[in-house]
Amino acid sequence: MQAQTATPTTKIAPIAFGLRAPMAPRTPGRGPVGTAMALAKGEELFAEGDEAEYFYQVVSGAIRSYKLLSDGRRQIDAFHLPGDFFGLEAGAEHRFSAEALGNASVVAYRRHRLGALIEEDPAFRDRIMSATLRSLERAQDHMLLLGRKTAQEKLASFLLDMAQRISEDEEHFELPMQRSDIADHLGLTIETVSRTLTQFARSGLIELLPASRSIAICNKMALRNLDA
Amino acid sequence: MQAQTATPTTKIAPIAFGLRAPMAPRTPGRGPVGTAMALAKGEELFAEGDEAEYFYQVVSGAIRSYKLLSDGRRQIDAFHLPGDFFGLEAGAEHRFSAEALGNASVVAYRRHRLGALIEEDPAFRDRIMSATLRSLERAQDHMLLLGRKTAQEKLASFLLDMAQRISEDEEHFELPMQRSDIADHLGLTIETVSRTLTQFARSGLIELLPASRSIAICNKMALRNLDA
DNA sequence: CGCCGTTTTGAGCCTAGTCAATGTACGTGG
DNA sequence: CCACGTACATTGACTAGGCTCAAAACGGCG
Repeated sequence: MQAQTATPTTKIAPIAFGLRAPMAPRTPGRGPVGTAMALAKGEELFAEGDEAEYFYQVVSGAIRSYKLLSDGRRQIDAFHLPGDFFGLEAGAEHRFSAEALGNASVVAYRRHRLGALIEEDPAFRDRIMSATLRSLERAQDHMLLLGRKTAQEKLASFLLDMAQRISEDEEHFELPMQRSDIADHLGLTIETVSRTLTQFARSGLIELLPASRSIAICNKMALRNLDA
Repeated sequence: MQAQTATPTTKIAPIAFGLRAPMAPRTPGRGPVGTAMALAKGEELFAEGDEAEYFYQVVSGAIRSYKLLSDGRRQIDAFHLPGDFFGLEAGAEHRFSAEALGNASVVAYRRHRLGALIEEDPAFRDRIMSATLRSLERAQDHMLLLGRKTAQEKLASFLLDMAQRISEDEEHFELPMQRSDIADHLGLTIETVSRTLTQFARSGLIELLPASRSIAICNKMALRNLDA
């Protein structure tokens, strides 16, 4: 929107960061020194504890990032969709693991170049900063969901959120993840997810095609009410 | 630590942000244009939906930040202790409410000055960025707790975390919040918090003085094991 | 066609929630 | 000084929402 032309540092007050930046994903291989990568279904980008050498931006497909407890219980803290940044850490190690949900592509940025990128390109810095703040906001909303919502409310929130993020008309869309991913994201079991979805379908709130990754939202109002 | 003297923009590569910054709270009224504020017990700093004119750093005491559902269910997403930043938003509005747990004091920074502060003072920028990333990490850990841990595990995590954050010897400390705050932080009820703590006490894991805000950790190992 | 990964459905159980009462600390005013 | 009120914490009895275990249905694909 504003001038992307230079003449930067002190005068121009480059759109106080904290404003929502546009976030168009860059074409792979271009932009401030990112490297394009293609990922196969289920492929792991990094694991918890790995050295955080890169951070990433999704170009196509979807990524799940998650943590595990010692006995295998899993919490998926976010699904990352095109445009989203993820994997940027305060410390030296990744604090969660990341895998492609299906085939996907991302741009990888070297973390140690971050300081330089930020000096060179205030717009990039603002994008990173607001992306980070937005992740934090999403995390905060999600804590409310995990700590205080019922199974029905969790699924209503989830469906509305996905509709908004991946559907053009916000009514019909294809879920990029399977039931167990949804369960591990919402703090439920796969059985409860399944049962609740069928229950929604029976009540006419949504339509589940038998193929069953596709969702049609029939009664958005009712879902909103459920969402509390 | 490093030069606070100028000569900035392009050359100096000011400690690749993402490194843990020292975070000593500034003396009120000083630092990059912060304003000191004293808060009485229970006093509200801002509410969800308020215009995000300021963001804050705790100097003394403790702050709870939380969200509410329409029917009053509450999720406390964090307790902020001395040194912590909070209340910085990507959008124009605060996305959660914040109140003092007891008497407390904070430094308020004008959000619209943030852009300028960041230009002027790379060290300040790095502190803000790593504080934000650290909040995100805490939020991610907390999502795992909320979504996948049992009541016992939640309380074990909580006690170990508080011990580390507020106790010098990591064994004896006074909780700055009441049971209902703990419950709303861990996604439990006050009764479950109470029952689980007495159960810990009976098993000799902790000691609860009858005055009862004070905790002594007797068997840290056992708590760690419980924590999963 | 038959296998395999995934989803759905069913039956029973358990953890944590609900409702209710009692206990304890503390401050205020008679 | 003590009676009372208020706020917070503990304990108990019962309930229920979501989990576990188990089996069946479905769809894609070799």
